[in-house]
Amino acid sequence: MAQVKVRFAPSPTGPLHIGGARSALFNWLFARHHNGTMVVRIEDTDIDRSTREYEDLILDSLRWLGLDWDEGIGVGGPNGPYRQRERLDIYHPYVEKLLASGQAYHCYCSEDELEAERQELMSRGELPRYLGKCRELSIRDKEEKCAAGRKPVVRFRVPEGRTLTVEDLVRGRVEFESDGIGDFIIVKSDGIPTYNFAVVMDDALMGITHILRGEEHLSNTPRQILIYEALNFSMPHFAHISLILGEDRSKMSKRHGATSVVQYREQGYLPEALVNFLSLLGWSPEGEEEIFPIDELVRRFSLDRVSKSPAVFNFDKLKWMNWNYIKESSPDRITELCLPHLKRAGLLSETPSADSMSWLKQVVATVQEKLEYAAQAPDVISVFFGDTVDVDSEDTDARQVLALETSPAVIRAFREKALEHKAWDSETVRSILKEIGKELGVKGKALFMTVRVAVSGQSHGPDLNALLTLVGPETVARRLEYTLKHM
RNA sequence: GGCCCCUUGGUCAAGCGGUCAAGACACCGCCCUUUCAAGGCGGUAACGCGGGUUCGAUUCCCGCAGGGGUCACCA
Repeated sequence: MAQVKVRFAPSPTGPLHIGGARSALFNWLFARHHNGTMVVRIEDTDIDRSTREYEDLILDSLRWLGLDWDEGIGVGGPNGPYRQRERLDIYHPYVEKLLASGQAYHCYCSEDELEAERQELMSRGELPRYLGKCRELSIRDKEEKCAAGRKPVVRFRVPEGRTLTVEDLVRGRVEFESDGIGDFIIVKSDGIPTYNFAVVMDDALMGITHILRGEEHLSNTPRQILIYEALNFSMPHFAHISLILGEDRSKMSKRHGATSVVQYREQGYLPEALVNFLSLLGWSPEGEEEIFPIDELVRRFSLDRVSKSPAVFNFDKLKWMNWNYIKESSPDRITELCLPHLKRAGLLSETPSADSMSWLKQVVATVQEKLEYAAQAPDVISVFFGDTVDVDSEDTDARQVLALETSPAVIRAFREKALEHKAWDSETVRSILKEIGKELGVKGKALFMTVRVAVSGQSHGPDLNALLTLVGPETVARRLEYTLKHM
C-alpha cells in the first residue's frame, strides 16, 4: 500500500471517551501496521465547550494507552499548527474562493427565522432543512442586512440532483442524494468554520490518506465529499467503524457507567488490557487467541476484519482481560497500581515506610492473581491488616468450623506456638501447623480451616500459609486470643 | 418523520453456498484442592421473519420487522 497517513482529531469538550479511544487505537494500529504516519490534531472550533484542560486530559489518556503520534499537537510537523482555532488564516482564502465561485454564499437568516422554517416544514410533514432563502441576495440586500447589524454565516451551495457516493472501506459503497441535504453552514457568524468544513480542510492540507472514524460520521461524509470536490482536493479513503453501545444497545454514554479512559485508569485497569479489549470490539483477529501484546495487534490488524455491526461494551470481559494482564505483571507494578486505593481506604499512610512497602509487596504478590482491577485491592487485602477480626456473621461455614469440638484447642495451641517462635517464616508456619495436627490428632479441614477462620474471620481468603506468615506471630496471636474470647 | 447503517447464543464474535454453526466472556455441573480463586473436564445457549435464486442457503437478491445513527451557527 502507498504511504499511509491517518489522524485522530478529538474535540476537547470532555475526557477521552471509550469510543474515541477505540477510534484512536484503530487509526494507530492501521498506521503502525502499514508503517504510516499518525497525526493528532485538535478540533476546537466549538469555543464554548472546548478547554485546554480537556485537551491535556485527552492527550494524556492517549499517551497512557501507549498510542503515540508522529505529527501534530505537542510534536509539531510540517502541516501545523495543529489546533483548528490557530488555523483560521489558513482556512480563510479557501472560503473566499468558494464565495467567489458562487459555491458558497452569505446567509443572514436569524436563529428565529430558521426555527420558524423548520417548524413550518415539519408541520407539513416534510424534512426540516434550509431552503436556500439567502441564495440569491443582491448586493443591496446584503448591505441592508449588514447595516441592520446582522452577522452572516457562510453556507455551502449544495448542488441539486446529485448522487454522492462514499466508497467505504468497511461498509462498501454507500450512496446519498444531494437533494436530502440542505445548504449547510461552513463558517459561523463569529467567523469560525464549522466541523464539516474544517475537518476537510485539515485532512486535505495535512495529506491524510485514510479517515477511520466512528459511524456517527457516515451521514456527514456526503457534505464533506462536496467540499473536497469544490476545492479540487484529492479524496481520501473512508472507513466508518461501527459504534460502541451500552447494555441497552444505545450509543454508549455517561449513563452507562464508566465511559472515559481516565475512569478506567483510576479504577486500576492496565492500559495494555484496555487496548487489547478495545481492539476486539469491532475487529477480530484470525485464529482463536484473544490476548495479544500491542505489537502483535499491530502485526495482525487489518481493515477487512473490521466488523460492520455495532458492539455492546462488555464490562465482564474487560475485567477478565485486565485480570489476565494483572496476574502476569510484576508485583512491584501491581503494588504501585494498588497504592492509591489502599491509601484512600486508610490501610496505608500517605508516606509509607520502606519496611511497610516491602511487606506490602509480599502481600500484593500473594493476592494479585485474584485482582480484576486495582480498586478491588482494599477488599482483598484488608485481612492482612488489623489486630482483631470478627467472624463474618454471613459466613455459615466459618461459624460451623469454630463450633467444632477440636477448634478451641487448635486455636489455643497455635497461639502459644506462635508466641514461642522467634524466627517466623513460611517454613515455621508449616511446621507449627504440622505439630499441632500431630499433637491434637486433628487434620485436614478441622485443622487448617479452624486456623483460617480464627485468624481471618472468614472461610475463604488468601493462601493460609502466606496469610499467617505475613500477618506475623504477634498479630496472629492477638487475633487468635480475640477469637477465643468471642466465639 | 426523511436519509443512512446494522441483524449468528445474554455479550464479543468466526463463518465469506454444502460445517455435528468455531472460539472467548458470563452462567451451570463435575474433578482437583489446607479455603477462595486458578486449572482440568463437561454442559445450557444462536443464524429476526417472509419471499425468491440454487440440487443446496447462516452465507446471494428483494421485502418486512427490530435496533442504531444522523438530520445544529456540536463535533
